[in-house]
Amino acid sequence: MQILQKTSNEVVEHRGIAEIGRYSRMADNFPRLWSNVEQVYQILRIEADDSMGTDAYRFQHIKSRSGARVYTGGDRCDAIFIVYAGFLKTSWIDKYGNEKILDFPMKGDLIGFDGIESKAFKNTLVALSDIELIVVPIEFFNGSGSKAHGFRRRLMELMSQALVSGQKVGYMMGTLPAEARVAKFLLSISQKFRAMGFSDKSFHLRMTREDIGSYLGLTLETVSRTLSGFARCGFIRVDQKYIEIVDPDGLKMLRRLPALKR
Amino acid sequence: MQILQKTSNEVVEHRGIAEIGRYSRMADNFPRLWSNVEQVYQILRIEADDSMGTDAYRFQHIKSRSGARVYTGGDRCDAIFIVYAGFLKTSWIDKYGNEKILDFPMKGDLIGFDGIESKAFKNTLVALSDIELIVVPIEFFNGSGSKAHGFRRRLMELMSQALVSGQKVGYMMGTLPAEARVAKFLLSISQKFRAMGFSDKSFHLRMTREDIGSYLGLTLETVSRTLSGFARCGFIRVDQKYIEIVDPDGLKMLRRLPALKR
DNA sequence: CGCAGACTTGACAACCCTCAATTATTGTGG
DNA sequence: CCACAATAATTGAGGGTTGTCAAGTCTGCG
Repeated sequence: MQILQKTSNEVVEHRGIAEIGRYSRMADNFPRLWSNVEQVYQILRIEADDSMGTDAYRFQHIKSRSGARVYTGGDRCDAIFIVYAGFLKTSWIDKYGNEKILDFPMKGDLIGFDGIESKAFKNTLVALSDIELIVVPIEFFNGSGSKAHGFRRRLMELMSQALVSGQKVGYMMGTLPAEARVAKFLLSISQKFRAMGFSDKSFHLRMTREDIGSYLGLTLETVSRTLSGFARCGFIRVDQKYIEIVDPDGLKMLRRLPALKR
Repeated sequence: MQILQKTSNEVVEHRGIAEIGRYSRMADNFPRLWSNVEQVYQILRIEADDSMGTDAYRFQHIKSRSGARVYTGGDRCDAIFIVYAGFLKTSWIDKYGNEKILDFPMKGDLIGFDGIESKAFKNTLVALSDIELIVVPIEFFNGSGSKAHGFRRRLMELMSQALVSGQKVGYMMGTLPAEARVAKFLLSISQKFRAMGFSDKSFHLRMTREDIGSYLGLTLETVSRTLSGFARCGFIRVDQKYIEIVDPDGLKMLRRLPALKR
């Protein structure tokens, strides 16, 4: 427990989440501001295992407002995070200050793989809405005495999944035309919303056109034009950040075949 | 030991490496066809730890000829591999048969992260030269009784590294023009050769122009044209697969700035 | 020697980026 | 509450980078 307290205090020092200190002190007055091992295992879909000895663990929740930076490239990594509620974006910022969006984490996603290697985060994590995260200190699973075997295994699975998923995005950017990329993006978002129990037919995008463009390797104008094009074809309805998917099959079909081999 | 033998026999059944059976039987007659824990830890730069109890482990080496497939998407994953010698490519093959190159593993690299999640490989691994791999059965690090704590930790670090590295390739494909991508590719290959103790100034590319193009999100013609262009500028010399880097600084400079923010 | 695969080079067109102007939305201060 | 500024989104025109198609050369191998 002491280790956890220490880690939590360090997290408080991060930029943009200064309000955590307040929540930390008032923890007992708020519901859901700590999770136990069982709850965390449930969110990550880990079957209960030998972690009984760690049942005393409590994982702190932190809250941030829309626009806040949870961590920035270079920050020390002594914990990773599980999205408990809200929407975020991860990005890599090059030395000229240009940011490339890497992912849009949502409820249930585990964040912070980029910090595990060097104990410092490589990327930047920004809240696209008010968010609530569960803090998982590195010590919980990385100490040689740690009994969180099921967690470690699941962590590796999730990293493997993230790697393959990133490779698919690379495939998209490398081979598919703009229309197919935007279509796949919409379908992927739709599926994520469905998995979270929300409507997969109509939803609000939390990110800007520029974010989407950066994620897909396109400019914001191309994204906007493509969305307008889809709307003209009757595949979707668009009103700023509001999206309604009218003909999902149309979107799936329109993926132009990537230059078949001769 | 019995577990290891079993795993080895399963690996033998993979396509393209039928000769393993032969090597397996003749193991004692060949040098270096088995590695122990200490040797594997040295290759992966893991400090010795509590794995004394696993010292009895022996990791089988397998050899394949250039062009052989070590595994194919869908194959069962009961082991991952360390490149002991040679050059390979990993690729993802879509349902139309088009392959997207994901990486070019070389000596010291750990391969097979894509199989950890679902116990089946998602990608395809092909030898670009005669190769020798060390087989690391999943059981070695994934069993709840496994003592390979140092290995597991290093594995997570390497996966984290692979994730970030893949994100950088994504950044390249999404934002940089063709010339910058090819330049970065050459410099990256050069650095890898240097790290392996080979010359970083002149080397043979083991992959085709098409492979490079697929990796960078370009066509083979664009790759060829860009290399010729570099040669005309005096940055490199090119003769088919043979590359000589004359002016590495020139290559580094020519990375066009990705549209600075206004 | 001949063939298949790999590489080079050219011409042309298409897709997407750049630049620019306008409209819509959000946030802020009087 | 409204006016104003700042951010976000839409749409158009034009040009550049790169893909497509095609022809020719080089290399390695049976």
